[in-house]
Amino acid sequence: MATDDSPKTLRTTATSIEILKQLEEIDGARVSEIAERMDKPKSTIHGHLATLKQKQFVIKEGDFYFIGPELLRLGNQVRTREPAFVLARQFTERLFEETRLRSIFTVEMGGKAVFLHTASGSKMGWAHEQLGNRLFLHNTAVGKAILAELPEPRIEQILDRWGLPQETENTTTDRGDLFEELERVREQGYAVNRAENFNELYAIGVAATRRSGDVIGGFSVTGPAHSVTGEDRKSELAHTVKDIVSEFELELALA
Amino acid sequence: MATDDSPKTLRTTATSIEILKQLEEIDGARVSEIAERMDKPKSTIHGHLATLKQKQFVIKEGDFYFIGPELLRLGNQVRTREPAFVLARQFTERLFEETRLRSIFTVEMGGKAVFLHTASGSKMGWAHEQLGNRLFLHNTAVGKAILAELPEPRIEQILDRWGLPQETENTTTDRGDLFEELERVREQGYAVNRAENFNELYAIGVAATRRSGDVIGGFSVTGPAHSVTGEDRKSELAHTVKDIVSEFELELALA
DNA sequence: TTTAAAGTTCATGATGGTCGAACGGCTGGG
DNA sequence: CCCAGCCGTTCGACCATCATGAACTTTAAA
Repeated sequence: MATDDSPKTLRTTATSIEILKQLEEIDGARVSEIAERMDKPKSTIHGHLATLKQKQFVIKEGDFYFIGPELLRLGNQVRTREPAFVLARQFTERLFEETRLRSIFTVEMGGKAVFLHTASGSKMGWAHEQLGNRLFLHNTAVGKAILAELPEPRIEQILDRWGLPQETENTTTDRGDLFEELERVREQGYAVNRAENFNELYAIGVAATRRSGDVIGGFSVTGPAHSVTGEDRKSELAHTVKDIVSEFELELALA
Repeated sequence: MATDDSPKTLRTTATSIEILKQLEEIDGARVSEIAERMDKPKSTIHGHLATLKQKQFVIKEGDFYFIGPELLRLGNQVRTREPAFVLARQFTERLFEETRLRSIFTVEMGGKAVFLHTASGSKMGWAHEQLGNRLFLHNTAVGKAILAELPEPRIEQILDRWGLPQETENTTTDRGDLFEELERVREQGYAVNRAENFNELYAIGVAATRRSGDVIGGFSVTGPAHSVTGEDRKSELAHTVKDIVSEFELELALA
């Protein structure tokens, strides 16, 4: 496990956050509902909600509380912090236009791959834009693409922190194997996820870097086995993704 | 000002939130930087940051703290809470494709118009996706479109809460005038913003409702005067927006 | 009208957040 | 190479303030 059990943490803030998590799960909750779930008196919850409401972290409709717009605004700052992230959005969409596969743009934060942009067709289904979601780097396409561009000590540091958890039977769990694969990624310029974190799901990912060589993030396309595998199809897709990334890097350099 | 000095609010949570706000402003801050800005001891700030970090509300890179992915994830829940909101995204994009004008989808929350989706061209400039931002209802196109669909007591309630602040010389500040305009909006099926909240910025907005008549939110297109005004142009745009909304409502009803 | 259930307020007591000081690590300059 | 300052972090004590349950108000239902 990797739960950083840090020593001195503020209980009050922690409960406020826990309440927000509850609000996320059961959508639109009442005071007593949360109180029961968290096994705390109504008055306590009420106090927290009053504070969160004042800051617009939650809003109240009748007797129901919902996650509020200020939280959306603040969270979204993650996606707009860097101009490169903003620019990445349209490239994510172009990537989808060209491949018709679920396309995402992720960045590395705290050793994980964080979704910043997604693009997928009308057929929602599993498209549920999971912005802010975090996946491992060692068993995803973008993840490996990003890792491959990082300096080795940094890679070690990340692997130390998160390990190489096995999520499917295809997951690489050996460091040596992973480093070999990263080498291959560097050579061919793209990484592949062969159902290593979800069964049936294959993906191709490419990292985007600045002129300086720093990694910005990575683009990837994901789909069921049949839509991504096969040597021809694979190299065709890899080409498409690499092209998008090149154009992205270029436009960024020119800006 | 609108600083609600509410009665019993939790100081600790409030400080944590204030820290997040600081992190939003100055991007990537150090402990002492925030401490100084907030005029509090370093140790206090450190405690808060430690807590926020544990919950991934912030992440730490070196000695710098940034807003973290969990905040993005939680905030984004606002946009995915209702399937209708998720569906709205692609219609926002279609609206942009058809009009080449900055298109947004907003919903009413707490008496304000909250941005949930935006679509605009590559030319960034002012495109800075301001998800979660909140505008008034009385002086925006979507705002008025939404208001027009609400029951009267609700409208009064909202106007009581926020008033009709004058933001440009075109802002409607009289309730009677506003109600007259809302009547007109109902007749023609769309609302217009004639530089009422920002100088030079015109917009056309249409509300989307459920079969039941409940308002879901509203779509709008915004642009400088010349791109939106003129009777022909205006009614053409109004038509486009109304069509998008119709299709949106239809697809939603079929789902 | 009565009853119940939920939201809100309040006073109290104990928890735990705040604070200043001290420690230790890092950086840059002499 | 060492020293000096700066900054992040840890620690212990004080006392503000948060958690709590009970009382009160409001709303909904019967």
